[in-house]
Amino acid sequence: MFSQSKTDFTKQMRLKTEEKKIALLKATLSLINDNGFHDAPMGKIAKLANVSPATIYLYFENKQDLTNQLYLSLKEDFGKSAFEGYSESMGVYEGFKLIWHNIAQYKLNQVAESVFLAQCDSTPIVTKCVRMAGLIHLQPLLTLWEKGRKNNTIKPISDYLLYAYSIYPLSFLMNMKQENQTEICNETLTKAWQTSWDAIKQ
Amino acid sequence: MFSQSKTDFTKQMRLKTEEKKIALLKATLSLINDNGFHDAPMGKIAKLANVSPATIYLYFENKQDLTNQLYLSLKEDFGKSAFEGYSESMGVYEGFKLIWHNIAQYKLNQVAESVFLAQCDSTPIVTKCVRMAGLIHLQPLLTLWEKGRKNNTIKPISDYLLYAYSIYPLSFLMNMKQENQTEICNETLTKAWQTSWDAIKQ
Amino acid sequence: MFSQSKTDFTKQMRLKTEEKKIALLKATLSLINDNGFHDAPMGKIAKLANVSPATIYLYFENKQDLTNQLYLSLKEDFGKSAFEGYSESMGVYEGFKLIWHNIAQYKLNQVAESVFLAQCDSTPIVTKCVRMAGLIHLQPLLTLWEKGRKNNTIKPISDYLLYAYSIYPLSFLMNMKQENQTEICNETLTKAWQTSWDAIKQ
Amino acid sequence: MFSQSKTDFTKQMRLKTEEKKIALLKATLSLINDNGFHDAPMGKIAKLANVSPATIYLYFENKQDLTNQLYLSLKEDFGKSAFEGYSESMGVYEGFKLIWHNIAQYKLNQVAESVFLAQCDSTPIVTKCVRMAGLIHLQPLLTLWEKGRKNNTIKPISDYLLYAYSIYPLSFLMNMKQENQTEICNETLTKAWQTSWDAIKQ
DNA sequence: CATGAATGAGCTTTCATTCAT
DNA sequence: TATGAATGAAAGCTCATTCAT
Repeated sequence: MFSQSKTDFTKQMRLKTEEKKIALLKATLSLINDNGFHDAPMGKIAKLANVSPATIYLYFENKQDLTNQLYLSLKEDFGKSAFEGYSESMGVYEGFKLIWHNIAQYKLNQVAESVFLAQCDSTPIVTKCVRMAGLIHLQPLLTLWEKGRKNNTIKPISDYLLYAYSIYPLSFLMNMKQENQTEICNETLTKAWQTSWDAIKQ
Repeated sequence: MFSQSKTDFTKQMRLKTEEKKIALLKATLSLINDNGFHDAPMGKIAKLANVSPATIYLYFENKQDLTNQLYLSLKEDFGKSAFEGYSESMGVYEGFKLIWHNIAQYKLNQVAESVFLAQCDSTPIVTKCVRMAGLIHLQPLLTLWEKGRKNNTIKPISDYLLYAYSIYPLSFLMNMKQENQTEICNETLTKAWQTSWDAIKQ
Repeated sequence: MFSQSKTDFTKQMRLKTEEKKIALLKATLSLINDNGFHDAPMGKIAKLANVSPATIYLYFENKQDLTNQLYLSLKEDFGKSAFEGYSESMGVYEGFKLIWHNIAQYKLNQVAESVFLAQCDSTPIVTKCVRMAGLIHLQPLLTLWEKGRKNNTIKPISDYLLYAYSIYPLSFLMNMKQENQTEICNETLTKAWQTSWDAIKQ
Repeated sequence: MFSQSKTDFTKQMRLKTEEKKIALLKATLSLINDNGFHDAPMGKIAKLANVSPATIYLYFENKQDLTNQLYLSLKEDFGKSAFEGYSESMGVYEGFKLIWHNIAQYKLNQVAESVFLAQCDSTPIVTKCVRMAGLIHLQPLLTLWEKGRKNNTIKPISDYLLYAYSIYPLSFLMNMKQENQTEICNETLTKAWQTSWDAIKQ
């Protein structure tokens, strides 16, 4: 999470300030997740990141900007994870199975990040246009689905429906895991995948 | 929404105060939906409900209590809608189809309420125990699923998974409707139902 | 200063709140005069007026509004003092002598108010349009000067010049009094009046 | 404005640093004039002067010192302009006419500087003792007036009164020029001079 | 039951100033 | 000499809640 670009390693200075920005993003994530946006004051965020409140404003314009940047950076991260190992040359079933499992891994392992993203997608704590901007990271999946519809491996229904029935349910599982403090066992995961595929396959 | 019990009609005074409480709940719903919990101050809620800020505290202990009560009253309402016309004597397919469509109608017609409930279920704005308490209104559905699993009409998977793949996707559709300001046409609804059933049927 | 309208005396409540507003204006005047606008924080103003900081915002929109209202109320007050006992039927010399002495009395007795007005007129601490609005209270003087120019008792020069040479010098005297903590004796006042008249008479 | 002493030309380095100090004074003047002292933060001043905030503290002790030095340097400048071409051997009328016109030129041409000085003289943004120190640059004028009082060309009134009625009115004209964005025409200037002299001549 | 006025605590943000380099 | 980064303290302002009526 919050990966630094390689060029930063050249200059020691740049590294330190980048680290500070990352610490701030992490602190924000943690506080908003635990207490909600309304109880994650800048002062607490600063303290958790071990900087002065004023320092936040060297890296972010204001609280909204901080939240937006956090959202976008997580979405990007999520996108990267989702398509790890994926290539457009894969078959529809094979490719989707890979992507689905990637996403499942992300949602079940990087719980904090996933919970935050879910929160953002159902509340007005990030600007609407920022939420829009976050969508581009899913493009390869939409392309794959189009292929699937064309070769009749996937139902001829809209992307929204496909997403709602094959990916979105994972968010519910993640919520349950979080809420009940239970683990999602391998069997459950297998059943979930089976159900996802049953739902959207032709 | 926010139905008053019939007994209230006996006393004129009680009616008026009940109306005030309802106005407050409605105002809260609207403000939290539009601005988020963090920008729905008691003052604005009071103004929107045409009462004084102090009056809120005659009906609710504090802001948390107000939010909790709103959540619970909506959950109850949602439960009632979900099982309208349903009887335990129905067959599994027939019964579930009825319940599913009831829920779909609720989510697509009472958007404000649904959006609020979704927001509550993915943020810490209602107390955890209150969220738990809201679950009881779904009991009949769980009973029906148990029957379905026993007579092999429904997959032998946990309630969580069944919910995640047959009901939860409706939330995604509702979000899309809300976000894109589009209507969900009948064809989409039919496809959604078909997909739900494909996902969980044995 | 800060006179309350008579109607307020009827309702005890209204009286108290009006008193609070006046206390705030007085506190603001005193702090800005002593420390300058930049060192007259809302917290200090509140404390001096014996109210909570939040209370200020019941009476004024923000700090700028507070300052503007103070300016306007003082300007109005100043105008009233300037024309006390004056009637349009008076001759030019007689009338102007009265007004001049009224203004002199105001500037030399109500020093705090005068100092504040002078400060406002030479800094951007009140909005430009508010400064404009404050001008109307001098209208009768301009009318009198017009009469004087017509009947050749006063030089045919612009209102600006007349003001600059007959009224504005009083501000300098007031500043000197303030700065040196000295009194302006009667003899000085007589000489000042004589000089004013010499400057503008035809 | 802000003239550098000739000795600085010997060392190239000294020149550059002197330039930086001047740039800072200019930036301060401009910001305080436009926004008022309360909205002229060190950060903005630094940016406008193209230096780092920290650099300011190499040249000035703190913000108060910066303001004070600006005031004094302008006062000195003003004094120099006022007595350009003047010699103690001149007659009272002739000498005063020269000085008056010098001052008028300064106030009407170097508006920014004059506005700043006026602002300082009616607010506590420069220390009181600094304001006192600024007075010495007017000494020759006071000597001239003393001569005038002795040979009966000028009224036997205090320096304060003489200043109030012959020099101070120019400040008002300058304010008007600034406020109304109008020019002061030659005719107005002639009339102003005539009025000044009428006011104080014996 | 209902309220407008009041508030202390706390919020986001800014600022004059310092420090490490 | 010069700086960009950093900050503690404080600014203006808001909010959930209470109180006198």
